[in-house]
Amino acid sequence: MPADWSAAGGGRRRRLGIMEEVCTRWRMTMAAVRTRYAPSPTGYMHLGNLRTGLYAYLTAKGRGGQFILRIEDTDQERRREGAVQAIYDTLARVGLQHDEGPDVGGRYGPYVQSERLDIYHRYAQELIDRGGAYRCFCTTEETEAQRAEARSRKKPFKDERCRALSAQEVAARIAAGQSSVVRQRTPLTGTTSYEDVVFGDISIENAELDDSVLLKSDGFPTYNFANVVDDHLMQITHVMRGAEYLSSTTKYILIYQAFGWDIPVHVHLPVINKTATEKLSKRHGDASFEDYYQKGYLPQAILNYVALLGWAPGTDEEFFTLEELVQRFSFEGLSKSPSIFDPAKLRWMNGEYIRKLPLEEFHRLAVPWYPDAVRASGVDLLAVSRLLHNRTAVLSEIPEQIDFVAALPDYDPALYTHKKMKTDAEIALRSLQAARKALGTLDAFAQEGVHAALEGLAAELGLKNGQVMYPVRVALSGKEFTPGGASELSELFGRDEVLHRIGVGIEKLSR
RNA sequence: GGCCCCAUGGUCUAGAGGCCUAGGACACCACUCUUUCAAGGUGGGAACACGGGUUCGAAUCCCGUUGGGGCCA
Repeated sequence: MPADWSAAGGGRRRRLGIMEEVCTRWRMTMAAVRTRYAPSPTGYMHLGNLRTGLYAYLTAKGRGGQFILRIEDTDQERRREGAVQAIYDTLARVGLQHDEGPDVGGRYGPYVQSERLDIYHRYAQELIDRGGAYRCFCTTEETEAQRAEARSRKKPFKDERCRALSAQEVAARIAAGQSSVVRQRTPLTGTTSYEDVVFGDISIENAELDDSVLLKSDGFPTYNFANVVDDHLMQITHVMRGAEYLSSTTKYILIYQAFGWDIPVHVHLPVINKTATEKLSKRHGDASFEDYYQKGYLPQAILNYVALLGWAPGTDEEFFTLEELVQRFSFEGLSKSPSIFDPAKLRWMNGEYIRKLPLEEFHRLAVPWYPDAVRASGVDLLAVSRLLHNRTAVLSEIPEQIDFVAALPDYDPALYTHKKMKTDAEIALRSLQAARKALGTLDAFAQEGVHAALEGLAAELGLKNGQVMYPVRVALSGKEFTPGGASELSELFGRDEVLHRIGVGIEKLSR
């Protein structure tokens, strides 16, 4: 029994019939697994979408299969300039490399739906011929009227008039130039069901189904049609998408059946919400990969976090490389209930990733975030990075942490009074004056030396270490909190700057 | 409104009838380390939605209720 068999076929959450198990097994062993990621080029990549792509990738790669990228641009109004490029960029950044797609080609292209219109037209006609669809000539008003009527009877919408049109009449109307859409002809009786890997058996009464549009009058297919045709033609074995399609999928099943096509394995993924009542919205701009990337989150951290929303490895581990996810991912760990995206945990995880980076690597990522003035100031930037390394959870927070480095900001001398440090203006002044003297005669300005000198000073003055260190640090930074303390900042600045800044502090306290 | 689905701390989750006095992580709080802040260490509060069954035994299986989500409008 192959390792992936239990994962794909026999999850504890599903109860498969024996025939289905056999079918599934046949697919697993005889046909290569193929999954697709099919985003719409609407601008940003929503983290929920990214996760769907990730799971599709993991499903394919965990079984030695192919991962396909398909651009679903049938909704031309939602199309945004540059969105396709953004999709390529994001996939590249997180390492989800596709085997087939618009940019890399493949045997099942084109991989952009707007380039496949003739294919949809052909299959729409075939579906009509097979009785799975019909042409509808109703105007918007007529459709609305029928819809309202159906609604008043608490029935789903099935266009009874156009359903009844004879082939001759249809031909005549087309010849007369009348515009039409193609609608799915959903059965009036019976039940349609399918087995979802995550949710189990999904059944719906055919009488409850609407006759939805498959091909619009402008010649573009709807998602409802294009996804079925493409998934079949591209030989997708595992259809993975958001759980919002759970109930519509029954209609897709009917289309597969009408064509006589094999039904792929369906894996519906629980949605990711922003709060208990709000969905993750692209409009807020707070939930897209691009936004987090720009804010200084590491792609691998984002991917790792997102992998754990709706999937659990079954152990307490939570850090995984993409390669490890490929090894570990299984359908069994998928949950059914929707999850809420937690920015705080992502932030923590990003911090963990940053801390685990070698210093040099962190430095390379951090420097672009340094204010120009810091870069031009002549301070040892690597030393700055060393101070910042485990104090940075998100790269965009770097500038405010080192805003005192290039130039001492003006500050309120009240800072010198600090209860926990047991300092007040008087003690601070005494400490600064003594520090100026001691540091002025110090030979080397390395951190350890400065630290020892200040420590000795405290003992000499009969003060606690903090009563000397804290005022010096405030004098050097003008801030209450800084990355590193008095001795670290002293080494960073060097004697002249240190003595100058301490002088400013003394002056402030002497006023 | 009809249909489909879901339900463990604030959040992500572990849990496959006895291993559960319900485990881990984030967040929060306290203490600790300490030249501030972080990071680290230690500890703490915090959950099986409710009601019925089934069973010797239920977070786990079944039914209902409530709540939430989705689809179709």
